[in-house]
Amino acid sequence: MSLPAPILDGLNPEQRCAVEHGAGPAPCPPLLVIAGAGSGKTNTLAHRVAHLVVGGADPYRILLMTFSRRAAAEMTRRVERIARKVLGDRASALSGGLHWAGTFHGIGARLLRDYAERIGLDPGFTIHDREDSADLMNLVRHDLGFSKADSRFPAKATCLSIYSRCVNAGQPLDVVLGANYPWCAGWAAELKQLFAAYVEAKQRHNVLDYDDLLLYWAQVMEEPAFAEEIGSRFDHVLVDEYQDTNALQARVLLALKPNGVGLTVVGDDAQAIYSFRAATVRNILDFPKAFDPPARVVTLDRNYRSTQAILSAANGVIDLARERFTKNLWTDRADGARPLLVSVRDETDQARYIVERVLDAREGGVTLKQQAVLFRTSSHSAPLELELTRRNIPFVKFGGLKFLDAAHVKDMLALLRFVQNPRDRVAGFRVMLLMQGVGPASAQKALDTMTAAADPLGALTALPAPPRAGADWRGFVAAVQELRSGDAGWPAEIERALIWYAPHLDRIHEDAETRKADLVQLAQIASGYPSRERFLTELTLDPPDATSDQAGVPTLDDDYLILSTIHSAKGQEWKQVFVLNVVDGCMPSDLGTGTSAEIEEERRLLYVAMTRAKDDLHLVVPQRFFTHGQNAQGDRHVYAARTRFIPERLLPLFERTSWPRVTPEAAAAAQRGPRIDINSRMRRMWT
DNA sequence: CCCAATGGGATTTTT
DNA sequence: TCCCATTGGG
Repeated sequence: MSLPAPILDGLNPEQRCAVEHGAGPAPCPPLLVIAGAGSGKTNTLAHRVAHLVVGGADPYRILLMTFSRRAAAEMTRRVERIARKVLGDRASALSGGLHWAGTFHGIGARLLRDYAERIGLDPGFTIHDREDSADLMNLVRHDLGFSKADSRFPAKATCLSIYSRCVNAGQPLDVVLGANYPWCAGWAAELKQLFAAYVEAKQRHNVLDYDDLLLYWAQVMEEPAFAEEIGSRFDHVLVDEYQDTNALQARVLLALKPNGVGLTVVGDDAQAIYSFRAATVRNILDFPKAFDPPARVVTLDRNYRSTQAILSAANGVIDLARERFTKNLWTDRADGARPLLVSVRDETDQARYIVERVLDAREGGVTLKQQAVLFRTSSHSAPLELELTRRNIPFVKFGGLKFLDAAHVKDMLALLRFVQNPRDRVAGFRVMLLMQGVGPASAQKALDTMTAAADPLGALTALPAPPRAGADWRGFVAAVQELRSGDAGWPAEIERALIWYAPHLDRIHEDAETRKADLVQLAQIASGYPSRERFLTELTLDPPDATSDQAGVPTLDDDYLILSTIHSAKGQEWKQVFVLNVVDGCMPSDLGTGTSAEIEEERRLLYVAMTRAKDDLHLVVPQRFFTHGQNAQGDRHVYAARTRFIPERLLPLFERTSWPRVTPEAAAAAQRGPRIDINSRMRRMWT
């Protein structure tokens, strides 16, 4: 059985090709789908999965790897909807959604817990996020004496980035240092020593970092018996956003399906924007010839999202790239105005311009949710956030600082993680330092004793309280024991943890009350997970990625404007899109413009931003930037130039305007009439 | 051994 | 501006 004609008829011939590829009883050969922006990629992939399921594939034996869990959830929903249309009640096999859908890291974590015993891993391992990993790196760096004042040893985050790139790109340290961190090349020997110690520390503490989830998985797959066993759990493996995977992920994938049978990967090299994470476009380019016969390639270049005017401009930008592999996008939406290239005086005017246009559009029937503001760097939206708050316009921001980064949330999570895995030193350290009278030395000593003991928690109980932390310490030990016993049950145990934490929160933070609201929200999130372990794992791998001006994310039926980094906007679309700071120094960011490869990635970033727009696109170019690091009265500023990605010869593709529109009459009127000095009146009120 | 104050330095994008 | 490391008083 396959998808019935009415459903397939909704697809264009190329999409249909991708959906129906390999149908029938014979083994399904590998498939690569090159899917341009807005070409119905998600829809096609969903139809393909539905087609497989309807054709008899076991949903429990389909592995779908996406870039984020949000994408995975969206995909499962669509697959379910299509399958239900065809199968009706018989779609109940899918009622639990796709069983194996998630990110590479998430799937890795699940498999590693499954196989933990057999590969010598304590199944109670906890997962360190980026910041925890950096903290551990710092600890080790300190132990090795590399943090001495006279030596400018790389910062903890830099060390971690170097380590991470070695692992993800599968390259030796000196290659990575030479190509990506030339200023650290003199430290090669020390870094090697540091990384060795870091790996040992992770094992002692029973923790894995993000990279380990892939690295351990890849290592397991090196063992033929395991590779065979794990590979044969899945009949079909589908990977979305393949251009943003790295060498390590490709290794895992090819080990799962060495002959490519049952393998489908989808991606677009023009949208590769994650090379800072060691993603390489080689994965997608080399995919076909990794197999014999080579994988089938299907290209989707018809765009269903944007007007031709927007596409022409976006094509113009990407055409100037040094290498191009895919074709230009086309559409039959011939209507629409050229994208606007708007010149404004500074970031304040930029914010005002956007607010005005957003409200105009809403008057015209476009809801806030159908509009988005995109930017290269999270901090670029600060002036806009201010203006939106001032004008009472609700918004939700994706990317940048996260809910989980707030100190009080991390404190709570550290406590839970310490309970889950008493050998997790970073967590233990953080929690212990919350108590008055407990400093680095006492915590160090307690944790050393625990690490050495066979029963860490028993050792903790037996430990004498640090001299100046008597009652606090005993309360802490009691809380840990109670939580560990699991008597309260999940998620009630969050309340128990809060009872211990609340007094510390009150003492440490002035604004304890606002922060408590966050913790209530944390409890809310916790109730969505079946256990402490699942909560911790999935929260680390998939943190809630939005922050908003209100406490918590607004409910679904509220209307709000979307603010997002370009990276977080991947795969999404809006009717009206604004791109902030389309100037050299922001796009490309002047931080990462060392090599031409980095510049090319910045160009693709602008391309990704532009292709999010369906009807209206505004690229805003502030003429003037106030520099940071000065007081509020300071007016040190720099003049910025339009981004180099839109040179003179592309200008005909855009409509150029400036804002505010100042008519000569209005300018003259502003100069006439009486004047008063309100400020001095205000000051006199108090004298 | 703990903690608050002081001074110097850095500063993207995310699983 | 915020984050880190050091320092000196308890």
